[in-house]
Amino acid sequence: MEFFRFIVAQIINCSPEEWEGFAKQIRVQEFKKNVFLAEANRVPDEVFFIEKGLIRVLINDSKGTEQTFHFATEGQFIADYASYLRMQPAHYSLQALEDTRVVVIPRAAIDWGYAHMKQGEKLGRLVAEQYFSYHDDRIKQTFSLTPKERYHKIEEVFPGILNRIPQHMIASYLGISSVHLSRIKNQK
Amino acid sequence: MEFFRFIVAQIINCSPEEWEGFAKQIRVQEFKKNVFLAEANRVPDEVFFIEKGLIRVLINDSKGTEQTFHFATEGQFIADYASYLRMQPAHYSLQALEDTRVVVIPRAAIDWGYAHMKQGEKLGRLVAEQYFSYHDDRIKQTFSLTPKERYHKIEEVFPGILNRIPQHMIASYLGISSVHLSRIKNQK
DNA sequence: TAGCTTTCTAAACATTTGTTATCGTTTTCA
DNA sequence: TGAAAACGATAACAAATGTTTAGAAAGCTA
Repeated sequence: MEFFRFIVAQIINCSPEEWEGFAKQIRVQEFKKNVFLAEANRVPDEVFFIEKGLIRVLINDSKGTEQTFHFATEGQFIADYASYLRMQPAHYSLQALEDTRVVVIPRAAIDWGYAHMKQGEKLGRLVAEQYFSYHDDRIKQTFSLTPKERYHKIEEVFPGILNRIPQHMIASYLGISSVHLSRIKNQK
Repeated sequence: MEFFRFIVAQIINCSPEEWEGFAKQIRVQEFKKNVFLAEANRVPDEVFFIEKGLIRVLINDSKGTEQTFHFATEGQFIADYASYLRMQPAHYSLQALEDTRVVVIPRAAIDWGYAHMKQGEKLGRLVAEQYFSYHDDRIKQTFSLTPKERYHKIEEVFPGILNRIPQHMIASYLGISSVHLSRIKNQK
């Protein structure tokens, strides 16, 4: 939990009393490799903070194929946040790709933070802004770069990812087939 | 300005005194059709709220071609928000596609709101969350739908848009060529 | 109104990307 | 440890999408 405390302290001022009240409502949980932290079609009621490990966010397309939507690693928050906000059934599932330790932050804790922590709203704002900016970059890249160019930039966004996960997940993250990714890699 | 006041009041509680202090720092501005409200490569220092009209957000890809990234209409906030947040040169330009009236909200006003309005941070959070959710839907659709399916859903996101703007802008918003969009339309 | 520009469609052809199948290698796990 | 599964590369072919060009209709402007 110290890592999480450290990150929060980097974003906002949070008194020991505030932290104590908040920390009572959250918990640490471990997930083995390949286990799902959250599944599509359920209303998400918590946000995760990754202390260790690697999570992928996946969605089933209209043909029923699993598409990798996103990766998240140490120090990041992760959830089907849009569905969380709207209190609607999730479209995404979250899966641990390695043994992973997360802080589980239930909705009640988040709402408590907004109501009782001086900079709670600010924390929420900054996290949303950061997450938004990531998404914005993502869309921007799909507009302005070819799959090949995107592949060569992926390490900038997720350092070390190429050695941590299988290629077909990279391919679907890039929006292409794994065969095509294989081709791209061998084009020099 | 009343429309803007009305929308803000729908999102947060804002006392007359707070509004007065805030309103002093913002202004209304009109832009003729085809005029640019903001240009790429400049650090954005304001956010716009659209009271009337239609704005497109565009980006130049690596070949120098204009790509339509986004549309925004009455009642929405618009900016190259990621660049605004990072105080970095914008990647997007904003262009009025019709005669448009906006409320110009400078960075100073926004920061003033965070510092002096009780629910200022909350407003910022909710706007960021909303904008994030829109982006999330957008990426989700590009993953799970074909261009044809996306075309048929565009009116859900931007009601009436198909009759307001030329087809090549729709095409680049969908990520396809205008010729291909023409094909799709005539497939029944 | 006349002329110029933009817009949309269409056809032909080129390029990109997907699909399927195969094969050798690596990883997993019972 | 050994069998099964997953993985990555490759080839052949198919489908989707882009590019170029042309022409007719619509819109804009002097």
